[in-house]
Amino acid sequence: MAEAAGQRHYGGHSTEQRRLARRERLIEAATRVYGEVGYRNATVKAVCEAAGLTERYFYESFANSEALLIAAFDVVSHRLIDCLEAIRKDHAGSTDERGHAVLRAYYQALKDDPVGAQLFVVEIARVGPAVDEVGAALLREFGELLSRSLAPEANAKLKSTELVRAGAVGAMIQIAKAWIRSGYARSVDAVAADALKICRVLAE
Amino acid sequence: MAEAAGQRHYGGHSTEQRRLARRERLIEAATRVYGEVGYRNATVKAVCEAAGLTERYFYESFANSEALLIAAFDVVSHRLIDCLEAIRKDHAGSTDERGHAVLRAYYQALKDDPVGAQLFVVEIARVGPAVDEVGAALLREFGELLSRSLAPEANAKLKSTELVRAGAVGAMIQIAKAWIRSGYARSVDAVAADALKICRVLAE
DNA sequence: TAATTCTGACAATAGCGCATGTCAAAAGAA
DNA sequence: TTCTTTTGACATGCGCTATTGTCAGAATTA
Repeated sequence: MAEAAGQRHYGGHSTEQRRLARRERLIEAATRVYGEVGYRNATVKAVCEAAGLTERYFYESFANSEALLIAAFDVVSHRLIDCLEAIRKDHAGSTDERGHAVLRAYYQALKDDPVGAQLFVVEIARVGPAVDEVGAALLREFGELLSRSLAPEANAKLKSTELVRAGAVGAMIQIAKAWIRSGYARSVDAVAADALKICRVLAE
Repeated sequence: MAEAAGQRHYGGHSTEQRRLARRERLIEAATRVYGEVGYRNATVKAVCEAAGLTERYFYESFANSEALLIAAFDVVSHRLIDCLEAIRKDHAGSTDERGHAVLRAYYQALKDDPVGAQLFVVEIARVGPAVDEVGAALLREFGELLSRSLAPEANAKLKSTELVRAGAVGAMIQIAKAWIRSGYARSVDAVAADALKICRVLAE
């Protein structure tokens, strides 16, 4: 019984490589579909079609549609965080300028990718407790990033309390929601400046 | 054909009075059920049972379950706003003290009524575009209330921009979420003080 | 070429919840 | 009392979606 087999290369890729490729295609399609029609209206079928795959491959990589949402959210948000972190690290100016640069990059990213923004800012809140955990953890990361951006000394211990940081992140996101709702009426710089007014509290 | 009739008093109440009474029972039951199991998991059936009514009476007063959520949200939130507005109006101290008093009342209310808080703070975001409109309008009211509370002159023109007010409200709510998630770990005063740090931006 | 593994299209099942309909019994009116 | 309105319990239809299963054909290996 040749069992350990089950391995065959297709298109030059192993079974696992093919599975991961399909997984990525699903995640990519999911961010698009969720951002467009909303998570609650998106069916598994629709996501699979958008990915050019059938439902069978969905259940190959994800237990259910919530798991896919979490995965997609994770990918999108960490891509964003990494980008902001790079900006923070490389910025040479004053803390205030640095804070503005990071916030500006955040809002610019939302404007550049409205679909991802919709997913990141709006849809994620729509799901349920399981996702709230993921979301809360991410917001903490965001808060720490903001705090580092605005703290006078880069490596100093974080000064503000957890709740204040949470508040700053909440403000940032609520501003994003209002801005998105307005159809991106004001300029990125103006929005970032307003957000900075609030986030300066982290510098004290 | 005696048609204009259809009116008969039961228990000393007219048809319309009875209908309104049922409507209120449904709203009251809905705040409870939605707050407990979450809007998405709450079925029409469950709400009706909690109200001691059958589904028929649900559709007598509401087109669908979203309409009930909106109605419930409206009742709960305006009850809260009215309360905060009264505190703001009657407060004699400095603007800073007044701001603290209003915020304190807000968080105290959430702590006193965890079920309503869950509905007000968390569940409302879970629904969909139609409700977002209602939510956004209410958040604006909240922002104006906050702005009035913290503005040096009571009747002065609102100074901060719409986005900054939105941010302040977002911060207030995000702080509430984090606080609720922590199981109300810190004292109401401490939470209000943290929120005030951020909301002071409205006073400038 | 022959055998095996992988793939995509589609069918079938099962479950859930909304919305509406039926019906007998209770409550008031005449 | 007799008739009408209202009520509550229950049932039914309907649509929608997740999830599993089937199967023939394409791709790859030996």
